[in-house]
Amino acid sequence: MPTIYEVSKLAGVSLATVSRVTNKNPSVSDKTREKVLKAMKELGYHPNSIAQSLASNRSNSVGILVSELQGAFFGLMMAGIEEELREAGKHVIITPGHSEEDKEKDGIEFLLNRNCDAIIVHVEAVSDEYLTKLCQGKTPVYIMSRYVEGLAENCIYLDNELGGYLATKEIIKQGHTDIAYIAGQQFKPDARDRLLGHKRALAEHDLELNEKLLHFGDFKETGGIDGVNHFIESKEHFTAIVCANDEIASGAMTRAREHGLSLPENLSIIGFDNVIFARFIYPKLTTINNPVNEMGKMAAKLVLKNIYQHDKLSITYAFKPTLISRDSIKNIN
Amino acid sequence: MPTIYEVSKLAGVSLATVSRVTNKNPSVSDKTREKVLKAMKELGYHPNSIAQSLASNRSNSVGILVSELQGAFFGLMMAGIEEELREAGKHVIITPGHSEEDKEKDGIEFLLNRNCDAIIVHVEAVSDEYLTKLCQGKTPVYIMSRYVEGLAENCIYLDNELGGYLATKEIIKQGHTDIAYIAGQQFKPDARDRLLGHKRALAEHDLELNEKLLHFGDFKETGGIDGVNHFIESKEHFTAIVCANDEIASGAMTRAREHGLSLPENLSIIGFDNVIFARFIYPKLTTINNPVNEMGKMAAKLVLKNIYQHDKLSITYAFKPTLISRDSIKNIN
DNA sequence: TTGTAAGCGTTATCAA
DNA sequence: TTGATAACGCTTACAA
Repeated sequence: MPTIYEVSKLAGVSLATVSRVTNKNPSVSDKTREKVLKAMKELGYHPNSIAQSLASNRSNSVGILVSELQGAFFGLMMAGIEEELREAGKHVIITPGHSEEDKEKDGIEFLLNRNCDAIIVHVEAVSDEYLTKLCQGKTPVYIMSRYVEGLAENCIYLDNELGGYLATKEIIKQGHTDIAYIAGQQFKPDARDRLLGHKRALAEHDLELNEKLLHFGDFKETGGIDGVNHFIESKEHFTAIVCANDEIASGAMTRAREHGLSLPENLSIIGFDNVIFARFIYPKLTTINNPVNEMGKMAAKLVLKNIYQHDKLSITYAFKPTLISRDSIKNIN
Repeated sequence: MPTIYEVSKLAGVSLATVSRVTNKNPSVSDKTREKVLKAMKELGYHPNSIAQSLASNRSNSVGILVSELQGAFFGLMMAGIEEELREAGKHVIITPGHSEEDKEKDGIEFLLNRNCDAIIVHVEAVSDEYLTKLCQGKTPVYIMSRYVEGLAENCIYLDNELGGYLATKEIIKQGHTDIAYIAGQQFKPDARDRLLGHKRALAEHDLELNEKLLHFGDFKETGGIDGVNHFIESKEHFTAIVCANDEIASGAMTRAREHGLSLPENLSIIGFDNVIFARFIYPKLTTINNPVNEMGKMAAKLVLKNIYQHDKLSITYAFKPTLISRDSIKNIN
């Protein structure tokens, strides 16, 4: 591998000048730049990114922590972040937190020790206090899909409460009154907020929340399966299930059918997130759109703007969910 | 951030000794090690990974190129690789290739310039010759889910031909003879091999391949949708579709139902890969298991063994697919 | 516009 | 078992 030194020798200029052309410093004459570029090409020179990092105190890498590498939801998020950053020549270091406090902290520690210029985290188990302290450290931290009081400028988030509200409101609009709800684990902020929205919609229509038709699971298919089991055992009557995300909805559908219910005739279901498979399951899932891919891109823009001086990027911090109507709700009015 | 220099001063030893402690070099007396460790703790010292990389010519990072960050299949693969590597203190830099030759090459270039100690690639568009040349470069390259002649030691792969064979054989066993096939794009090695296996099973049972019931799409849901459209327009009779992967199967199901077919009564479908959602779609998808998560872990082990001297790791290069029977095939014997 | 030279925080060679 | 010291390949004042 040729070094900057060899380039400088071949081009007949100093190291500094070569460095200037690598870094697109304008104060290099066209003629000199030509010479240098030619020498670089001739030698097949590529700057050593590690040496650059050490000298400039910039690693050009941003750390990403997501709960899982294999989720439909996280896939969209990672893709959004990576795409935007890569275009700017930055690379991402990705690691999962598995929604457990220790693992999330480990993951963050791991990224911090990797000298990332910034980190973008989607954390669920860790407390607001921890995040607040973390943000005071020397590495800038940006928070995905969660709003933390006092860190507004570091958060890219969705109005989950509104999403929960929209979902239940739609179910009610279609004539349902006996409504079950499968929530995510309540230590997760999104799960809490979505449930809050559900309650608001219920209250707005003078509907009571039936505790027996409320199940707390995780954000996976198994959560939906457990939820349906639970509701059926309870012997309560219900015609619809509002699910805290699409995976839960998918699991709920599977289990409901195993119980002999046909969908959506006997049971209406609504999801949340609008991940890719939502439109391919049967019946096609009515759900709440979560623009997580855009949010990922926005988070990336935020770091480009704040950390890498890409000025004139305009940032949207708060995103709104919207209803996506498909075929999984039966109108029983 | 305290540096090695401050630690050495506080501990009253030389830089070299501190470095030895960091690197678990055995030739340090217990007493000295104690002193150094204590000083480190006192200062909250963490070695600067970039400086380590520059001095040691090791970045402790491995690059990963997958087609998409958001696929169910790639999610499992990334998770497998990352988990194993992280445990060993290495980090992964992930970037997508989007199944396009230029983008795959760009991605690889990008990772190479990042001074990865090795790269693990899942490439589909790039040629065997390119890969062969790439493997001669100074950065070791490992290839996922593809067998390249002459690079056996660098490949972790599945017997896709066998998988294709097993799928079609199962369909035949259940009494079907009018069998459609939705293939992946044929520039992709897996797609080619799976189709080959299909043909072998057909031939073994003296069944003709009906060209009108063969569709080439991509590995996404849209491929399945297009395939079903195509078959229905052809007016050919068919009772089963063998799909080159689960996404295709999912799309095919969706479209078949829109055409009024009920599943699996009117149409049997089998997938390939056994991604997570396969067991949650309706009817539950019979498919071929692709142990991609294990393969990811194995690829990681391979780099640990070859690059980071984790000896006594034993490597399996070739994996076998197996049939996963669920509910999407009707027995019409 | 260009060059000189001092870092950046480690590792690794050699000698003691 | 320990210590000096020269790399590693680049950036960046500062000077010219």
